[in-house]
Amino acid sequence: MTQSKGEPRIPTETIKRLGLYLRRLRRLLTSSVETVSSEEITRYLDISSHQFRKDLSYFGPFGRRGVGYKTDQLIVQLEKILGLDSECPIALVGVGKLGSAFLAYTGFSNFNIRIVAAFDNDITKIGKNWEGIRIEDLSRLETIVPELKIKLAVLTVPAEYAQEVGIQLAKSGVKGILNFAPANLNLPGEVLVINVDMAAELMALAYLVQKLDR
Amino acid sequence: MTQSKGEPRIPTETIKRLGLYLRRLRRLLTSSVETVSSEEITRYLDISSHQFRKDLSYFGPFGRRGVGYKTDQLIVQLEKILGLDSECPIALVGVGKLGSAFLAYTGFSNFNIRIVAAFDNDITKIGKNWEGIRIEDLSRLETIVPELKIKLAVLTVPAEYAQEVGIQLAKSGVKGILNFAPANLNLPGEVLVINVDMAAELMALAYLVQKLDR
DNA sequence: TGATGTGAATAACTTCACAGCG
DNA sequence: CGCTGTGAAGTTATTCACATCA
Repeated sequence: MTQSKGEPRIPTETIKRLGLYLRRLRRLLTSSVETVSSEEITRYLDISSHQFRKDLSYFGPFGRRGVGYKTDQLIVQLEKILGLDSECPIALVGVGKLGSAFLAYTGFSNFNIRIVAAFDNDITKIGKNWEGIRIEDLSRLETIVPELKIKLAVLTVPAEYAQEVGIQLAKSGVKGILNFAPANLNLPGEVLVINVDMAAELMALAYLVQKLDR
Repeated sequence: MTQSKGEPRIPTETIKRLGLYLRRLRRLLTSSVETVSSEEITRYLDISSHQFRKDLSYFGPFGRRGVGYKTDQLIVQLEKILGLDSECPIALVGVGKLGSAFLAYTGFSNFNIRIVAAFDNDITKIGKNWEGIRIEDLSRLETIVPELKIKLAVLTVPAEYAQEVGIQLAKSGVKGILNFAPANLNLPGEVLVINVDMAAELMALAYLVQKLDR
């Protein structure tokens, strides 16, 4: 995929950091901090203030030189950039242990991200309410997802079902999938997949730690 | 931190990919594939064969030119590199929904990674068995972890406890932490932290998807 | 001949240094 | 004067091209 010359390419890592900034800013706002410097925002984030300012610079100038940033304004701007200024409905597929953890997770609600539909193929779960969400039959996915205009999904099914469900999601108009199954999705069209591979992360950690003490 | 001139620096991304290769190779071995090419290994992985060979090259030559790699041998080599040739005991702290999902996750067992201790501060959980692991009182962490010589931990506690528990883990000799709490850990000594931030991933996905359709 | 292994070229990302501006 | 914003420099990672060897 080529890039037209005028547009500045924005690192994916930058995008991920925007979320961290947003969370931090919310906390600062809760503490009634009305104006912040790049130093202050990044203080507990393991990110340099340089990096923060560089990240923002891809989207435009937001601060006042010599002063800093207005906390509430910057929050609004970041939300807009991330597309979280209006509520973002998401679907969850696979209500096993990990899926349940997701349903219960409160960390999204602050960010206009809400799970509005959950699916499973386990008859004993279908029709029940978990965390206020009714579990639907997987076979109804292709009806419900377009109806609710859902564009994002979290995939927490066993690896062997991941591809199949991925296809169903793609057919239903989903454009982005956060995939927790240790399986690679091969999907038609412009569907973006972010893989979170917990085993791979642990293995990497094992290596890095082992290397520390030579 | 400077690097002595002779050693080749190994990208962290390379390390994470080693785990993916290992999983794929196991699957191939299960399918009785005895010899594989770099093409075949990376086929469903969204990784180029170039990348695979480059990744391996940091650690030495493992294949036969014109032929490929012996599946079983390469598995052994990768395990050795990752430090997973002997069993790697890990501790889990925080047996909430996400922690429980981890305990139940079978994806590690193939990789010599095993959760051997779980901790929580919820009296109703302590002493009970979950997935064959006895839940211990958080206050016993600093006794049990050194006893079992545990070097890696998974942190699935609420954000407000993360720092505190991180300190306890560091004191107990843990050298690497896979942190799921949306909080930054500030730890003494040489403790490596890998953060998995599910909300940040979702936010990044929201951005990327929104950008697709201009 | 066929697939690996790797230096060199390219691309991507981060850090720096300082100009710009309130 | 202080902190932001950003081009440029530096670093890190990926892709390429081909020498290499069974």
